[in-house]
Amino acid sequence: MNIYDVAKEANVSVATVSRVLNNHKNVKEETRKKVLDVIKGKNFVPNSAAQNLSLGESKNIALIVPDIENPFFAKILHGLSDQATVFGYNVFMFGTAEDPVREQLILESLKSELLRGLVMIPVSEDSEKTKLLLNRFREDSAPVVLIDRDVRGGDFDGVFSQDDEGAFNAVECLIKAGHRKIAIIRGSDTSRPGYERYRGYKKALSKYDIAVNKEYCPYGEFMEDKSYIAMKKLMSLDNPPTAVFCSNNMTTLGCLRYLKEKNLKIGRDISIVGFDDIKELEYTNINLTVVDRPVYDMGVEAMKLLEKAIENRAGASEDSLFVKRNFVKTKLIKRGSEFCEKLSEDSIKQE
Amino acid sequence: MNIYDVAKEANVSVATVSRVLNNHKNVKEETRKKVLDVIKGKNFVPNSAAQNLSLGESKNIALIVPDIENPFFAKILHGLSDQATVFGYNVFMFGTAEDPVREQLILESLKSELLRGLVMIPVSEDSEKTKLLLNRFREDSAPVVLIDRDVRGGDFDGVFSQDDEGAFNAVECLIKAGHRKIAIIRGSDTSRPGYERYRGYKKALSKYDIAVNKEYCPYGEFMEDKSYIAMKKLMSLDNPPTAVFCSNNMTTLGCLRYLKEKNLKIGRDISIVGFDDIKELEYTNINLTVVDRPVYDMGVEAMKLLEKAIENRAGASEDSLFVKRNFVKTKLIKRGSEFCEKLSEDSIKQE
DNA sequence: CTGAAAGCGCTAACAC
DNA sequence: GTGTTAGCGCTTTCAG
Repeated sequence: MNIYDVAKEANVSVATVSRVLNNHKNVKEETRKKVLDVIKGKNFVPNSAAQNLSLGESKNIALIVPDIENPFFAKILHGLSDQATVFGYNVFMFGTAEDPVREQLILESLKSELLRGLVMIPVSEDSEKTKLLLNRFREDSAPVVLIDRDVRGGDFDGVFSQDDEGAFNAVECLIKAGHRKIAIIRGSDTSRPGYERYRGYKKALSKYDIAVNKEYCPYGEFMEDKSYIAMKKLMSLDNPPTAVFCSNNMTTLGCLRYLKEKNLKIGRDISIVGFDDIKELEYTNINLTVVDRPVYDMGVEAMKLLEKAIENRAGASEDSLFVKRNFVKTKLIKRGSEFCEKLSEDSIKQE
Repeated sequence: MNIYDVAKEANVSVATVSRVLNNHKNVKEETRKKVLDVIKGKNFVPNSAAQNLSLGESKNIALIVPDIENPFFAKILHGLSDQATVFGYNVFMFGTAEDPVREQLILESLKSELLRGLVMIPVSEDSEKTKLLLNRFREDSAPVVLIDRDVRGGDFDGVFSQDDEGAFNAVECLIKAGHRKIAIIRGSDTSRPGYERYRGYKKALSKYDIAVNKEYCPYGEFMEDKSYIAMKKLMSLDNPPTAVFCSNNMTTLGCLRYLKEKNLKIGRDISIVGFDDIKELEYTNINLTVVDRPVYDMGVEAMKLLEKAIENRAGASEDSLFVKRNFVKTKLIKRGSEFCEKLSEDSIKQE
């Protein structure tokens, strides 16, 4: 069943069928009806491969994330997917497992897929190869939109967060709760959220004249295992911190794992503030103060940016003169984990 | 840059280029080299839309899940996606938001996408329309593989769980811990996991001569909100249960929400056993006993089944004579939430 | 082993 | 308003 069969059945030419299919004007209402009847009747659906080939473009986009199972990215996918449906796009899903090589393999294989656009959370900010591949997409008029992480010198559109401000607020909150010995478990310096949140951390300390202690700034790489190890190191210091700022949700989990293992309690032995909420903790004894942000909406916004870029692709409209980088605001949700009994003991000792 | 450009550059015909591209024999090693050089040099990648059109088939499959953000489905996606990469397929991702209408809309739009196959967790078991649409895929030689939930009278290949056995073990574990007043928060009867887990629940009660109390069997529909309400009702009964079996991860969360709200403690006031593990709880005070299963592997297995079905599609090999339904084994992970102090008080009172 | 050419199903000039 | 027809880029007989 193809367009010719429909044409024959309706006693018109393929061109007319095509016009009806694509909602062109210049079709008599009567013949349009006739054609539509046949289409409905025969349950005809146009072959998209043929459409893609003929038009030189598809209605497909791809989303590439570093970790499919991380709830943060699941939320991104959710928002993006919902908005993609609105615009009529289908979404290819890929996971890179935080591996730059895998990322590049995917990008290379995708070259062939006639993608209309690409949304991606890159593994690292510093991969020249990734940048090159992404630029190739752009040149092939498949716009690229980044989420959360950046590509250095890439000038890509993107949806990011006010990472430094979020981190600043988190750390300031700890300081106001009386802490001075505050650690951060950092994400990699080759990612925007990694260094920006560290920047926010330092800014907060600086504001309150607290010196940055390098021992208090280990890397957790946004991974649970590495954050667990980082936490272990922190607590083994001669002078361990009284509070820890966890740079993302996985970091927080690694941190909690250590606490559970050592039977340390938030509020009694230590304070924790996290970046990105962990829904499941809500119903437990862990009342975590976190930096929250509208993650679902970040996915939606990314799709909207992409759609705009696709529209502007051909014509050099004024709109297309700008690199569009949107920064979502964060919000500190205070649930109490910034306080700690031990602190007051400490200060009593010091007096 | 297309196959003609490559042909010209290499001084051969397009047919030869195509042969090289598709690893056909019958190409002199020398000319193959020549062509490959040009391909590498020019960074040529074949246009997949043209391939799809010419071959009448693509390397795309689709995964349709009811809830993108549910970690269970994220794990499925993860496994499926990894295995799809191995086989060279790209995965379209769709979420139905547990809405049969949306499910059907997606299925209808997908008709056009030249999918090689389809993996899906259907919203409901009883939708005739969904069954019809899925059968249409099969007829168009795009095999269908189901995961977790079923389609009544569909005879589709699928990867399911030993739901009743899992539930049986969970409930038996509660009974052995001394409980007699055991509730279940059920999933919908129009889904296999819903009724099978209920069956397992009843089987366990029956084995120990405990009558099924209908008041103890409310529906939570596998949703957090509805499970919260169900839990509230349960605990408002004149004679509330001492233990609750939660039919899935979302059910458990709804249940925990109620407990937290009322300041009820597992182990002191009530016992809970869940179906499907919730990773984030591991580091909290909630040491939940759960029925666990290898979810990632279910995704992998689904992809393998699909690949087999795609291979068998054309030829009526012996293999294609069978409907393949694989049932993953469950495993009870005991962490202590099946016990409850109150129980002993209760029995003391009764003495 | 290689090339010429038909065709996959659709779109979009270009005629009428 | 409608029809004719030339591609889109690739695969695959069929000849040689």
